[in-house]
Amino acid sequence: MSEQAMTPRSTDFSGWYQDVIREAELADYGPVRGTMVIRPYGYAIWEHIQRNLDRRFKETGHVNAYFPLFIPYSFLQKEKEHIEGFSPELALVTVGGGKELEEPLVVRPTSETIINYMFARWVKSYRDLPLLINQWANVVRWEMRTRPFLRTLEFLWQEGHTAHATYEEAEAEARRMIEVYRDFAEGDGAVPVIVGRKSRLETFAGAIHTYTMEAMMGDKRALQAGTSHNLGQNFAKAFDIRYLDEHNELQHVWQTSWGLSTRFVGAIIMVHGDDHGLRLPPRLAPVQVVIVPIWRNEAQRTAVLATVGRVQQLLAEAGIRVEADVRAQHTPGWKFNYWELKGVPVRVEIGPRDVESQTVVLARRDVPGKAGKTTGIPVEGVAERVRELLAEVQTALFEQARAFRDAHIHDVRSYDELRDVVAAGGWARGWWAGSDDDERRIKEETRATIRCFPFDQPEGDGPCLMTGQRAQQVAIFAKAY
RNA sequence: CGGGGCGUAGCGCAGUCCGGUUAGCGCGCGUCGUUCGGGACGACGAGGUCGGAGGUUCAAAUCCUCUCGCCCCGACCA
Repeated sequence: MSEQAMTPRSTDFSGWYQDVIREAELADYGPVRGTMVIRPYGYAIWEHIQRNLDRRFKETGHVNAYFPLFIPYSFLQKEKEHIEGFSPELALVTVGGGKELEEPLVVRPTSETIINYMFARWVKSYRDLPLLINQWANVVRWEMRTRPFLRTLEFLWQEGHTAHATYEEAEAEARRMIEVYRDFAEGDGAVPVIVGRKSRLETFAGAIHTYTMEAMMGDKRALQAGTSHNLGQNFAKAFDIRYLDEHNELQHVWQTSWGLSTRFVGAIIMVHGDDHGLRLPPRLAPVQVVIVPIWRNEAQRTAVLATVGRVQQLLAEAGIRVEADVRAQHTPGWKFNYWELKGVPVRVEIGPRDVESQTVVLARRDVPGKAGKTTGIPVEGVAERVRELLAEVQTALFEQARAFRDAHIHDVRSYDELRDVVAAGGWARGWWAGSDDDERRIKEETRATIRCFPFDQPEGDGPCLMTGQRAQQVAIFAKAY
């Protein structure tokens, strides 16, 4: 690790982002352009994301399965919009075992086609529905411009795929899952999100509705942090997924798909990080508490390490993820900086003075310097106090991010106002009844897109900021990753 | 794919314009000693086909040609 080598967040956000990833050892570049190695510390964050999402999926009745990486090319061609949306970024396998393949295989960019091919074999009766399946997998999309965690040629995600008897059930499922994502993002990630529906232009290739949660990064750009699609009967018709209803009539199923990826790690970095590095929400932090011992001589070292061991035991028994940094080759000050860079939410300092009084010093990562320190916490009460502090940090990170976001969302009544807000980096919210072409024009001229029509809408209606016509809903415009 | 930048030790870089002993510096790494309440210090040490291939030259990290790759900014996208 280089010394104070991190680019300040305010001067160069993109440079800072890459520095955090490197210095906190979250990821490294792979040998192939656009690929990324997720290092153990970064992967541990992903594992906590997985654990928390998976629990929610199971609680809502879903089960996990696994489908093949290779998909016959013809499968993708079955749904017209789907292939149009994905063909520019497909990776194809044309040779296998030294022989030219009769039909190229697609390395899955998403699994609707292969999963629905299987669904068609599995679904026969209304009694087989709903079918609620999730898979944890890697997918490949040959993107032009890549960025660690946010956009790489290969990424990890989960993709839920469901089949239902009615439109209403599918719609309810799509909405339920975007709310599951919201609950996870805000509750565990401390990432405040705006949930809503995508415009027609931004709707997933092959879906009839796409729901999204949009988060504001530290540079005020938007990040689509998770999506849920109502696929209607598009794939059901393309793959002939039909069931016999209770009146003995054949019906096509109604479907959803929904996904959240390792991109969310990028969101955590960009929402919470500061000039000292990463700041992890306690509920997703691989290490929630680090203990840093302080000593001057051998006698002190022995005494301090005994107390360190005791505190570590108390915290571990309380179910807190704790690590003691007992390395002799680094000074306490070095360790403070190291673990701050890694984003560990709470630090316990234990030195000779603490041993004598049988207390410890607590420092919270979200409040820098001395202001974040509390001294004189009794050893025997440390677990309870740390648990409270972790909860406080979790809340504080969320509130901070929400205040930042809300301060940068502005209501606009005209295109000029929208332009000003977007140029200043903020999000613009305004009544919208424009056409696809109006939306494209805004994108070309301002580089901002409609992030969503939020579920949370104001009362009544208003004049469209672009056309002046009566608009039924407000849209949020922002530059996005 | 367009514009820009860069490939020299594990990492970050200097040296390249203007060719010249043995290719340097900082960090990191190893050993030993002193240190340790906000990124300690000393001594010694290990580590390089200068991205690759041709060419020019008495002599190439440096000049020429070709090539490969990466990063950043755009268009496209989770």
